[in-house]
Amino acid sequence: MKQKIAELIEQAVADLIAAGSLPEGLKPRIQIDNTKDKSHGELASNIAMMLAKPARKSPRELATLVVDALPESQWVEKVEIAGPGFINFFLTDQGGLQVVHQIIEQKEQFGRSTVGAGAKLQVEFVSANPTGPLHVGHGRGAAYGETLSNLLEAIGYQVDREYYVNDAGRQMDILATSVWLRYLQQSGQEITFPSNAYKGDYVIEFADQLVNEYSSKFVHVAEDVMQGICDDEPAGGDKEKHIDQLIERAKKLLGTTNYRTIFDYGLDHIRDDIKQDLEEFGIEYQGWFSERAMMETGKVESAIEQLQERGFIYEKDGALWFKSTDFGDGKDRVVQRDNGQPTYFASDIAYHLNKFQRGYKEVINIWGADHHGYMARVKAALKALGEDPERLKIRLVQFAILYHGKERLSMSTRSGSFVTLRELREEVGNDAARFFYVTRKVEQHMDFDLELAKSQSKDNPVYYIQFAHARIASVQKKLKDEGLSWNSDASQYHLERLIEPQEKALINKLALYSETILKSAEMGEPHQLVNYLRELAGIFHGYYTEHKVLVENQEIRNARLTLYICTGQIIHNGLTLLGVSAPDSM
RNA sequence: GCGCCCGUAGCUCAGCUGGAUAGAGUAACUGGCUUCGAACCAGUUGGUCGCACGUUCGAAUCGUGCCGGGCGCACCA
Repeated sequence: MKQKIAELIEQAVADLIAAGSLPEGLKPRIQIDNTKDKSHGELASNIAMMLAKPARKSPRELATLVVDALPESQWVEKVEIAGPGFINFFLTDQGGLQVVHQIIEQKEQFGRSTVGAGAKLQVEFVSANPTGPLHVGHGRGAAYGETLSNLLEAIGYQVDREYYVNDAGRQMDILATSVWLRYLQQSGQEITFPSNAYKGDYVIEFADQLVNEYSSKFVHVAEDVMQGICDDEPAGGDKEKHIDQLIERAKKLLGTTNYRTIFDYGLDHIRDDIKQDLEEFGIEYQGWFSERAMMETGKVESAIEQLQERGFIYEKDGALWFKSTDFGDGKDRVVQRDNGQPTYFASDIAYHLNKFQRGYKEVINIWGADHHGYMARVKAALKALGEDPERLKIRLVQFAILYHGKERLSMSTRSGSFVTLRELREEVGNDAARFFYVTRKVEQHMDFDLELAKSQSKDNPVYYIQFAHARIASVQKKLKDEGLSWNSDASQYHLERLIEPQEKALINKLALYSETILKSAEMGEPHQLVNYLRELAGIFHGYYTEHKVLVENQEIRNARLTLYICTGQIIHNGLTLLGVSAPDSM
């Protein structure tokens, strides 16, 4: 509809120029806004104010000219000039009612579009290290990534969701060693658990299972394990050195095969647990990309070599450095340590190069806010490799700060004292959790009070929207119970009987659904859809209490039922994109 | 010190890429179920949009500088 109005204005301006009323060469950007206040009509344009200066006329005078030159249209009831020079458009009922027919015809498909033209996109999200279960901080990235993917699919893109599994590197070694040390403790060895190891209960569970499954196969006496290891931090030593030496000791005493067994035991269980957790949260990935597998095929070395061939690698202090400062990064970065090991950053370069080579139109990364320092260097590397860094879109998700009443909770995986995503889901339910996470825009820091989420779960806005859907379903059930039915013949809707202000408001809101989806998807802002649904539900609830649907008059009844069905359909469609259920009863 | 994000009602947050009188939820108060589900509705109270300049017809929105909060600035992942 905005498009149609814009065309009318364009035509009017062109005619005025041709008639000499306006100077040549004006190329206005025509802007049409939805009005906030219905006394201003449905749509408004600021064109007269925009052109006032170049045309050397007052805005109101100009507005009069434009309005007089507007072609007739079946969609426009009347046009008014208001305020400093706004042109307000009041639409005909016929224009607004179109949407009702479209919703009934298209059902679940309504609101979807093809602007993406089937282009392939990749969205990578969560990608938490498999060193422990997901906590509530990861939940935000999970809910956001999935919802964004849904929205992008809704506007016609083909989306691959991917999880990058950091299953190589020091953190994983620390995990494997943690499991082994717990295993030794369970086997009766006197060992002080390192301050820097993973202390979560799940590590002890793995140890128990290993004892059951492998008995004493991996046991070494405490003296052999601890001999010559430097002091841990509580004893006045260095905790990093302490754990590193223990890792080396584990590898040496266990040998490659046994070490790998323990390593994989932890990795596989945690990865499977994460996978299941996310599936229960309504998220299914198209790909789980293993860093270790990538390294084993030599892609990391190859990426470094490519940078080398292009002359962006130099050696200093025995390490290999990438000249990222040539591409706008703040300092050069090490890609290979002096001990010959590639850095995490090197893996990242190889991984992103690999993504780019898979033919995506755009690659979208959803990162925690703590990773923002990596944006510059990853883009620098892609540029150095001859790729267009603009194809990489990075969205930073701010942390959710957890409170238990007034008390602020820690979210460290290492300390083991975190609230898991699974616990949250069990406490507040998947629907409320999914909804709550995307209610605020991602750049916004979020306070998450668990106490509130639990005790006031009935006040959660998700129920407000779901309730509207349930009410609609309930009315339809009642209709059937009374032996009546909705006449689905379009010629019998009797939409002309919809004359109440709430009915007009509802139709108006329904007409905005499609553009809300488009905007939410393109801007990556699911919260816009959330706000829309809340407003829609609000208008509906007001309407519901004010006017009965199941009235005697058949025509009015059928008209209102039609509107109800449309509203229910839109709530269903919207909630589905958010990964939230639309129940018929609650 | 440098970089990114954020300061809007007592609290949690919107504000549709610069528009008309800055809005919801929550909390407080008032009223509404013999009527399709009261997890609801109607109303009242509540604001120096962090501060100061600037850009223009017009700024919560854009620019600069301060103030305050969060997060980064490794041969860690």
